[in-house]
Amino acid sequence: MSALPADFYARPVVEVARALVGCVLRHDGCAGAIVETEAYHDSEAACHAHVGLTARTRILFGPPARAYVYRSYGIHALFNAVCEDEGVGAAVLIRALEPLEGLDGMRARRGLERREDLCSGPGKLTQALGIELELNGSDLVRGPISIEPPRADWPPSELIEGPRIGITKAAELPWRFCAAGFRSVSKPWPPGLRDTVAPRALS
DNA sequence: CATGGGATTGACT
DNA sequence: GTCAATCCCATGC
Repeated sequence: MSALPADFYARPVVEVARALVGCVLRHDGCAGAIVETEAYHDSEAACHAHVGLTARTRILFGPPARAYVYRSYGIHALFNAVCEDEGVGAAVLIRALEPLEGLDGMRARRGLERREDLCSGPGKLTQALGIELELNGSDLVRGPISIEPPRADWPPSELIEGPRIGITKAAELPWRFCAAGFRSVSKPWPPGLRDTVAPRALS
């Protein structure tokens, strides 16, 4: 399966955040279906790009379809897909995956066994897939990280929206999007994730 | 150049 | 429920 084209990312970031749920994130022999995203835009204070153009935010303000990877709390690498036109600072944070391929590699890198613990958080999935800071600015169309359209067996799944997690500024915006029924969504789960659809997993 | 704050996680009470 | 780990980077002196 080939990567999503750059045009996919060159539109309003909230629209891309919704569309990325169900798509497949792939790196270094490992892949997972995206089950949770968040949108960030320079117009609101929770976005790193809100401070304007700096050394850190130049990737966010650059062309779409690039990786924005940064260090969080000194420990974790968080992966985002840069969106909208060049000159706009916007990105989608990938917060959780349903593991699909390379689970043994994920287990080795995470030091854990349980499938639902491998990629159930933004710092966990980068560790599982081996995504580090050196991939900041890399091209999502050419690789080495790629995002592909949903697999044929991806189930039609309700999208649950809610406020973003772990932020203090602009916390009221409902820019978190989760696929209903997947246990790999990070905690806390939004209301309805457990109830709407029975928990399930892809093979 | 010093400081402080995170888009988190896992271990522990 | 609480809390520490640990580092990049924006800000201010």
